[in-house]
Amino acid sequence: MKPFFITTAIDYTNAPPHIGHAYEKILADVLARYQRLRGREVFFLTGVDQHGQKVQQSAEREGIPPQEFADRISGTFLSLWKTLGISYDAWAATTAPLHRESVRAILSDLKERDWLYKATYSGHYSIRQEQFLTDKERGPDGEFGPEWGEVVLLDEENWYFRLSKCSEWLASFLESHPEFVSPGFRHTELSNAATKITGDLCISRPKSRLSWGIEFPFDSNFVTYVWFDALINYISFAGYGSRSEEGAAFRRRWPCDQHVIGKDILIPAHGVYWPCMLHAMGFADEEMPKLLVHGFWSLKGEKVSKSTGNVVDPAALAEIYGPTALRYYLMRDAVMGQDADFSEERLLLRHNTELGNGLGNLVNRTLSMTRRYREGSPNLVPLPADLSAHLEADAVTVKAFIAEMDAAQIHAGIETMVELVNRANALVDSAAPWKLAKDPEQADRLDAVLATLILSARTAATLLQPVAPDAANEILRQIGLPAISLDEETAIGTLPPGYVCGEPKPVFPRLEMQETGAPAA
RNA sequence: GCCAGUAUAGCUCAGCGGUAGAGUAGGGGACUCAUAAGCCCUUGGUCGCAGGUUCGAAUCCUGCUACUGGCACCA
Repeated sequence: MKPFFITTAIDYTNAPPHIGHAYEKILADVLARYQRLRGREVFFLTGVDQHGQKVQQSAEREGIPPQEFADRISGTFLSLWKTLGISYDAWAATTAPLHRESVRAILSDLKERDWLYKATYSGHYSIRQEQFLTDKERGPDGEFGPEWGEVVLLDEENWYFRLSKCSEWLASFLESHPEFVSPGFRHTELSNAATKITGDLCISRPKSRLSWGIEFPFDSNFVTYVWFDALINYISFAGYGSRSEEGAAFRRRWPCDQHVIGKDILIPAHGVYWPCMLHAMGFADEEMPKLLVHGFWSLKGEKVSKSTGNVVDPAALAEIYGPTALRYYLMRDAVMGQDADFSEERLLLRHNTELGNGLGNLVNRTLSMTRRYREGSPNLVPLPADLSAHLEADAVTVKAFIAEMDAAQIHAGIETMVELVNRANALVDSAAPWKLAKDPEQADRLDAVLATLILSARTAATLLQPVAPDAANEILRQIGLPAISLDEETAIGTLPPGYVCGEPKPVFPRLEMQETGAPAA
């Protein structure tokens, strides 16, 4: 089976990460870890977009080379991914020589096959902002405002990609491949919008205006502009065009199973430019990747923006509440594709009720009773009907979990885990081991109940593993059993001979509200 | 302007033609293995508004309102 290939958007190294960056990487990480749990080989690619005008300008302001500036910001991302446990297999930094050569080779190839041409654009140009202005920048009076400074009419040569040549192909591709974008409503949105995107795509900037980019191989006066540089990371870092082993690896990996992206870069970048670029490069329709589009996080109903200062710092949250609580909350509270509202109250609520009171307490009480009544080692006895029915229900839950996770419905997958935990906690109370322990005639029943609870707790920890790997592994360590296997028909299993459980220790200590330093709204 | 979507209990959401649901928060109870956790019971909604179709509508249709997103426009 081909490896599961998943990517995230690469983040722009002009400013440090915010909660949205963290959400997207955690989302991709959970899906990657889930696939590994299923026994599938995974190639998880994430990274940073280091080129561009803003990086160049920010570096100039500080009087340092752009690479140094980009590397410093990249470091804040790398450090956050480490804290959050993002298990990527490859790191795409767009200033890497490998990527540069890949972009240049693709440009040369496209030019040779007449997909690129040079043309002159004339328009209004702001000298202060160093950019062409469109009608969007005109004020209500039809004039360009004072924020643009001196505006002149300017002619400029640039390289263009024949996007218009793809419009018919794209329309029919979208029509015949409704699975290209999920959730479905985003695909509809793209299909409706794609027909309105006309004209060719300008893919260069003259070096006189922008030097911080990848130079054109056949025209050294120009560098590659944004999307033609950034989008190619998805294949360049996966081995595309390589003559070494990586080239073979690419042919196994491609097409990408999930480009995880935010709703802001679906149209036109990933929904129009990217498939058209791949089409031009010669990829067949069956070799097109799939897009998974997530929503945004708001804060108290307000759009998160630097100008209003309501930025949530994921590094601070991870520091205060820990990566487990943060990962769990972000995955639990956001419905795939929908926007969600961030609140620390809900973060604490989800952690303390579902993880602490639910799963954590189940593990704690189960191990505690096993040690108290059986010195950690229940006798292996056949399970009576009610208890085998309980484990059978767990197996059904696991199947439901698999269905939800395969559909990238992480919030729903987590919910099935919670249901399993609730059922186990109810069993503790109905079976009342503390009563069984007082009655020697109920010794077998007590053994069977403890074994059932241990197996249920182990299954719950397994289902939690993609979302909260550290916590799940700690639970499994305390239980003293490995995760169940999700690769074939689910087996809930039995206790192995000689089984002894470990010592319980709260895995999800109750969290209290802390001062995060975030501005009050 | 065009195209989508959302509006259901204080909060987060499910239901999508057949007597309003879950979790959480609030109230009560029995228990004691456990992270003052867990279990059982329970309060709480004229399902955005107005019409229509139907024996019957959160559920289908039309209009309206509010909010969200995309595209186009912004002369």
